[in-house]
Amino acid sequence: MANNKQKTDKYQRILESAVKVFAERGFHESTISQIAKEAGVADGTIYLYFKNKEDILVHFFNFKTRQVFTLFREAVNGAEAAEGKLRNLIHRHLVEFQQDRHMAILYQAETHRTNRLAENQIREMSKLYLDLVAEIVERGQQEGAIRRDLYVGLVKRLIIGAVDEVINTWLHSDGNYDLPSMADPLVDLLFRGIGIRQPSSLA
Amino acid sequence: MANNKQKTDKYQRILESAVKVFAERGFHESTISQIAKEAGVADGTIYLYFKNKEDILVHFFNFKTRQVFTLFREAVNGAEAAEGKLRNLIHRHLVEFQQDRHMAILYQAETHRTNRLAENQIREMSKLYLDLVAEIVERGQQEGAIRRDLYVGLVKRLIIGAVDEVINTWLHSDGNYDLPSMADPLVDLLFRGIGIRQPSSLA
Amino acid sequence: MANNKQKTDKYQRILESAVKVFAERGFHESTISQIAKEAGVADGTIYLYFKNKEDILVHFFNFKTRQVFTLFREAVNGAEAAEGKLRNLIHRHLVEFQQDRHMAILYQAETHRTNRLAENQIREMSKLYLDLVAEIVERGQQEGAIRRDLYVGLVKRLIIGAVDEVINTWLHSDGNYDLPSMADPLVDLLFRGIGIRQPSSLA
Amino acid sequence: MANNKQKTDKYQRILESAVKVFAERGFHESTISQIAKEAGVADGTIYLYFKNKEDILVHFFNFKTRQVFTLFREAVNGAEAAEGKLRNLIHRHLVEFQQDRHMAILYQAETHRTNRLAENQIREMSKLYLDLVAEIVERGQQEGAIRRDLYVGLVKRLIIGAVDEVINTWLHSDGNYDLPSMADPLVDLLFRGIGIRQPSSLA
DNA sequence: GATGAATGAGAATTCATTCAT
DNA sequence: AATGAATGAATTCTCATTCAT
Repeated sequence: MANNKQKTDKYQRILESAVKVFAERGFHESTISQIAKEAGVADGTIYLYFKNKEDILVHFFNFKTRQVFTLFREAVNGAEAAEGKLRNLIHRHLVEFQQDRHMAILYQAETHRTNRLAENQIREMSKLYLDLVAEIVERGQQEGAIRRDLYVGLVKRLIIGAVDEVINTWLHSDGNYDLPSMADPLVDLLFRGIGIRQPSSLA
Repeated sequence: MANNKQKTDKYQRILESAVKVFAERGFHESTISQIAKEAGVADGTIYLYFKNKEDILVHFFNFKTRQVFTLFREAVNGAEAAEGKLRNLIHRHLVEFQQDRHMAILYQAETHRTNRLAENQIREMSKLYLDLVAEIVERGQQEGAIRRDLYVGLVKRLIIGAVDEVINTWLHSDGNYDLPSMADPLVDLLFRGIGIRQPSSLA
Repeated sequence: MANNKQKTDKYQRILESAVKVFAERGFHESTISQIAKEAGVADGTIYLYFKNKEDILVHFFNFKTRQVFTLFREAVNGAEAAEGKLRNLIHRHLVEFQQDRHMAILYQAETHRTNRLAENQIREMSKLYLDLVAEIVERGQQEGAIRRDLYVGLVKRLIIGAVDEVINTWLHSDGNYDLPSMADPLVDLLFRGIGIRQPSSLA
Repeated sequence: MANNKQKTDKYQRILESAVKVFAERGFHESTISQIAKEAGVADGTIYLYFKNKEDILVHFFNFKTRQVFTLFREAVNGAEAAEGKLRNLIHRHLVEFQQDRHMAILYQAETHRTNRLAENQIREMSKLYLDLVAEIVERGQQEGAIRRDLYVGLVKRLIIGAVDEVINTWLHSDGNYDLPSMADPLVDLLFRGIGIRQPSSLA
């Protein structure tokens, strides 16, 4: 068991080191040696835990998918109404990505490539997120909080795009302001829009 | 003159071939030989027009920045009111990116990397876009079409993020549906939001 | 220990192969592949032991500087009087350079270039030699064997130049005559000069 | 004729530019483009006057051989006695090499390489010099100024080596002192040697 | 003669992956 | 399991030389 734990430890250490190195330099600019050094193991050891360099990325997205989406699911479940669910989801998203900058960087880079490296894992991850959003929208429509005349596919893109861009801007800014504090104004914008309501139309 | 034209031709040919190859395989997976072959020139010829591999990307962003943003500016100027301006901008954006898929792919990939290759060029390009959006928002606020209680920085991210994600989804979808047709519903979403207006608040 | 020895062996093997190839073809005409082939290793292996091609030359001069100058120092110490010291030094010099023709060729070539490759190492090596000669001259002047009306800097050049040229001529001659046998007549020439003593001046 | 002169002019310009560039950077580090730029002609033009890069060096040594050795011959003829002849030769040598630093650098570099580029030309040049020295020695022996118990081959090396080393030291020194002023003390050293004459032997 | 754009062979160097220890 | 030395394929970039204009 101690052995088993050690094994897992080394796997985790390599995985985290790789993510750190990938985030700092980019996947292709990173070398196995750098990862090995960061993890404090020999180059060859990495191949005992991962098939090859790309496999590390696959494992990373697999691992993070599970871990983060469990949290996202919890966040959505933590509120009854659609707006609360969306607020919780986005807030949790921003919290997690702020906490793990390396993950945020890798996620941004790989989800916006066309010939993705961990294509399957990313597709699955995206699907999970899209499903969460779809669920919220549907719920909101049932409870009368969200318009029924919406193309849901577009709503998803609006939400995901806005959140991604908030994170992207944060990653490229020097002053590290507090990311999760953007959740509330963002949800407000998503629900209310940027336009002024025209009372005349209600007359 | 024929000489001059040929020179320009070869520069253009290499640039376009490079963008094509970069878009198909990613920058680092692309080789100079592939680009040369695609352009129908010798490997060495590329170095007569570009300092090195990365320089091609820099030239590409420089060239496209000028070309595309002239069009974006025209689009914004093509309408009086803020909503029209935004609609025109987004529509033009989607039209241009649909027309040049290679550009769209490169743009998506490079604007979401942290250690960007053509950093300066991308920053400049982003700035131009952000300024256009800021201008629209300001105009909208003056004419009473856009809320005054907005954090403009966040509005920019909402808009840009949504447009980017619409493009990103299109790039990753197989069936190539018509991208510019997303402009209208997207602008509607941005202005009206996803939420239902609550008449009770007007009582 | 066997491991350690092998490591040293490979380093030595590459170094010696490189010197051989450099001597045969010149530094710039030599390729890493030729050196690797000569040493019986893969091209990449060379970079495990040397930073780059020039670094091999630096290591060579560093290594030889130490080894050869220890011998030169011993030779100088092996005689009491200045003439004996000089004879020993030159003899040892010729012996060593005859024994290691590759070294002799590299030394000749690099010490007479203006934009030297292993500049620092060569400067240091030259300094050591010049110091040895200066020491001999000073000693000779004290014991009354060497003229006091000499510009020592010039004496050094006379000696070093003569020795170098003797070696240079040997390197460019086909028939490999015995180099060290030139030591005695050379020292005689250096001490007595080529001119005939004029008794009239003693009258 | 004007045409002919122009041709010669361009030939000369390229030759001198090449020597300058070779001296500054070394033969292999110099490019045809650099030489062409320095000469103010197109790259291709060089191949109208020279077979290839190495051929420039061949022409240089051929040209300089003739030019310089005419001067050396004159210098030797300018004195009656051997010592005067040697003094004149060395003085002229130092004057010429000081005046044309580029030539001096190239000469030093190429005469001390084993796989020389302009081998034949250098051999011829060396032979001419050696013959001059041999002539002086022979003359000196006839007139009773130079010892008869000398191995003339070694005397040549002593003289040439000393002169070369004086030049070499000058080339590698920063402060550009006056080179020809070394001629007199050098000739004195060569004739009288560094040793003190022992009157006892005359008793 | 003169040009200089184009060529493509060739070289240095890197690095993912393997495998003997 | 762990190591890290060794490999060699692959890539970028340079530059002597050619040749159409």
